[in-house]
Amino acid sequence: MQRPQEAPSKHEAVYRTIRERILDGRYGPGTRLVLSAIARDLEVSPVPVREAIRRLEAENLVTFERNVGARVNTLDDEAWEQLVEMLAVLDGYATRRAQPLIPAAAIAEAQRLNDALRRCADGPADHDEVMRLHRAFHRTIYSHADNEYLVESLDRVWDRIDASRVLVSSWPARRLSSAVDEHDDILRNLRAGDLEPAELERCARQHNLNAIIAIQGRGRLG
Amino acid sequence: MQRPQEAPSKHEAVYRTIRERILDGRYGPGTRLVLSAIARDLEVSPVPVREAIRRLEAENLVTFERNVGARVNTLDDEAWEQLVEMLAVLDGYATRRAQPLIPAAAIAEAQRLNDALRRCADGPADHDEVMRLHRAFHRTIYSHADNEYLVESLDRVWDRIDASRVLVSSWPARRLSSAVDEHDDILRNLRAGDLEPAELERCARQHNLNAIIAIQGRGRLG
DNA sequence: ACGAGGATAATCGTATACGATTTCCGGGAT
DNA sequence: ATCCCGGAAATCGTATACGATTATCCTCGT
Repeated sequence: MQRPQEAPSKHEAVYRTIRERILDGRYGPGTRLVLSAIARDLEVSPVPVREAIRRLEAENLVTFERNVGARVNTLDDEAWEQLVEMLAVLDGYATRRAQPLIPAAAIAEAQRLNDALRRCADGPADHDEVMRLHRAFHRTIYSHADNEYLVESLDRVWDRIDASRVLVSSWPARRLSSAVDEHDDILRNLRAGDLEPAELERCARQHNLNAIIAIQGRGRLG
Repeated sequence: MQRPQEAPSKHEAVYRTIRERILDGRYGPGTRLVLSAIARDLEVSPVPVREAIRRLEAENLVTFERNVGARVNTLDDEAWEQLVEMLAVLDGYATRRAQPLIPAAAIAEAQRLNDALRRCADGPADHDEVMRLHRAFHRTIYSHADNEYLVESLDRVWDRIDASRVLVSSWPARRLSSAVDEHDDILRNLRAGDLEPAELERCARQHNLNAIIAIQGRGRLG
């Protein structure tokens, strides 16, 4: 049988809609998500909305308080730092594991993204674009690590960072151009393939940790 | 006002009950979770049960198929390997970060757990007990890493491994005694504190990767 | 005996209804 | 003017109801 439309269930549609709105900032951190209001807005009953929000809760994108309701999570400085530290560990390892597998075309694509990022550094500040390019750069690499669960975890961490809308917008001006240089470095090492795997991992990890250091000025991580 | 009982919501109670049953094996891998049956069993309506299962789905403990229902996830060999690889990366880093923070009492507790594990290795096989002790050993250490999100992620990975009921039961006989020795090694390094942090991390990571190598005999990880 | 087709049962998906809890706001006492 | 209290409005939590989809099994034709 030809599946007629493969209509997603309503709860799935609601889930995707809300999630998208959180990630792109329409529902910013702290926004209250009122079940009945969303249900009216999306023209469904409150039941599938509740299911959608439960899933978002389990992904740490929203917090649901009993008899009070859901709101989009806000990351304080400490939580943000911990999240990026986690990102550094996973991305570093994924980069290491991707090295022997990544095709030349993907490295070229990453180079293209980094070049676009460099042009951003010169031109006027466009945080959303920088965010998009930076995330895309890393994903182009780590997606070639042969571990689905690792890749998925990285995607989720990035989702939370996107939702918090904080990473790039609080970078000191010169952090971006340093980051671009570090990216070039990583690409060079990926291409050459003559570096110790452990050293490549250390290099990628440190690049991510630098994002914390740039903001906090503290050096306790490493 | 004194909160009378702080009764958890039904959906929360259902969530905890199902989760517990999955983790301790009463709902083994592949078990179908029928909404109405669970609702009858726990004496609630199907609505809170659906919410509970959505959360479990988002935690990767169950898979929910449209118009078909939920079943407890089964890990094939590849997924299991990827999960343990992830565990190795996170646990290794968490151990490194715990080293300067962990109190002597916690190290002593971990030693006690490892000694109990050694006694298991001599006596008759009791997989559940070995599993419990092994997980407790690692948690005693990594819980002192100063990164809540990292610790939570490790707990979740262990939950999935517990639910899959596969780690210890398929270890070759002598793997356990090697693991016990490696644990001693980690504790020694934690106490001494004279090892390079990076070296401690490598050591803890390798210990976890050895669990994969022991089962698969392949050496592609490292 | 075996496979195709259809009736029947089991189960899911969502809407609606309503009681329970919390939040908000205004009036009265100090 | 300020604080406390009570009631109304908003919102959540869960039960029930029922149509939609899928699975099961029996019957019939070959």
